[in-house]
Amino acid sequence: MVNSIKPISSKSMAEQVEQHLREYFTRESFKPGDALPTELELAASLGVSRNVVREALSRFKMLGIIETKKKTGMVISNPDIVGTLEKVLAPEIMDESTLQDLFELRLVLEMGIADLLYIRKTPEDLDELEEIAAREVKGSNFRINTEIAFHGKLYEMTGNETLKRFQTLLLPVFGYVVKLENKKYIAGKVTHQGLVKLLRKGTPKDFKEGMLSHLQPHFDRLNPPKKRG
Amino acid sequence: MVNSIKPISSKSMAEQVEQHLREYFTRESFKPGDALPTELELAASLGVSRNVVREALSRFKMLGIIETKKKTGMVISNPDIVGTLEKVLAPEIMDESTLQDLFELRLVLEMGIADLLYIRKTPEDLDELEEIAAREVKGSNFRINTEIAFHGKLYEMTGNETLKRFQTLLLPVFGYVVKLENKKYIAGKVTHQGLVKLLRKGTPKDFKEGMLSHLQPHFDRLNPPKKRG
DNA sequence: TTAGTAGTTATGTTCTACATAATAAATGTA
DNA sequence: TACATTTATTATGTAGAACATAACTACTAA
Repeated sequence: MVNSIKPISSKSMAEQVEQHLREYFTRESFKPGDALPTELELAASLGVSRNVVREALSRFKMLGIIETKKKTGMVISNPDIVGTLEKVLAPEIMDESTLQDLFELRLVLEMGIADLLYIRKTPEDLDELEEIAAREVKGSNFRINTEIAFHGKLYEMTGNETLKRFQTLLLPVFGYVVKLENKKYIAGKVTHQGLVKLLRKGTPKDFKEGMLSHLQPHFDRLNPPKKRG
Repeated sequence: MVNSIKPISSKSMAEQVEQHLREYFTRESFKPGDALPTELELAASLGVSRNVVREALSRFKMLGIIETKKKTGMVISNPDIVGTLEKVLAPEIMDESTLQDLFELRLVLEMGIADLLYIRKTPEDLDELEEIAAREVKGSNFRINTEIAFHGKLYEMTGNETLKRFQTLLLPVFGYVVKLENKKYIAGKVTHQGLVKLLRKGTPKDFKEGMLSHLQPHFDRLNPPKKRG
């Protein structure tokens, strides 16, 4: 191969500008609230049209990394990571292996929140959780809804807002995979009410065991080691 | 209040177009590979300039939801969710509560991967992991590096590429928080070598206990229930 | 039949112009 | 002097035209 031939960046100007700006932000260690140069200044510095700069800036605006006010100009701000994630998590257009990964990721979260739960749970939380679990026994029409309510409350109890929002995002994916594989919502041996009891009177270890038992049907479906594509 | 006065969308045209397009995609149930209308057609349909449409499209291109080739036009494609996440995960500009949340999220992941590990682990994996753990005892200069290598291998062993990449993204956040709170990298009672042994000969339950013990110093630092901001 | 050429089309990029909102400066009046 | 009002000024927001460029299509000529 000829070495002097460059792979032709092929990247659009907007993409390159995005990259340059990102480097610029970290290099100058911009913090939320810091003002940016004007669009025209950026365009001049980068040697591209204002239009291209705006396309790149538009991306940062979507991520919440940049906010703008007319005349005042642009400032760096705190991005909303879960909100951003929401914009890409569209099960219909995601490839199957990623969907499967996310399905497993949710199982990992479910199994992993135990210790956090024991640190953060309050008596009021437990009462509410118990009520949710009790409700489902009566009007047991929509198993999925009660699932969502119960597990959602669990995440809420962790006091971790990001985690809570994250799991909410994963719900559609979870449902999508379950439907895709034609799985039934098979209940594990330990019910929601059982979990509440464990959470109230048992140790973290007990609860972990209970949760595993509750999710066992899902784990049973997972693929063995074989190096996956 | 006067009702006929609209709240003035205040959203930029680009943002509105982004939203419209997103709805359009799902409504028409676009799938990867499906071709989109041309920029000019979109602009005409939406009643905005091509410029605005391009700013919105640029956002989708960043997310990997849209790919383009000249002349051929634009097609829907599989977004790369971890790659997208990477673009917003900049510890320096994230607010502290989110950083704390992500710190906890990583702990949740560490505690939650046990069952997945036992499903997917292979003898070769265990050998490699043991080697990593052994290496650190000798040249124990960079504790952080060995931490990364060991735990990184654990995620790799889950066979879940998304999970693995996700945790890699969380590493800088983890390190940032540790530094921020002036924590030391205090080692838990169970060492890496201890974890390997458990993983080899113990039950999932044993391993979970071991991992908790390994991470205990971090858990000890977590805040009590108090409703956080 | 096939190699090559010209034409067509959709994206990529630039430039100009003007609208709009928010700030700063200037002005006028009590 | 103090304060209210008006008038620039400036940076972002939007529109439109123009041309470059790559890739596909169809036609032409040997």
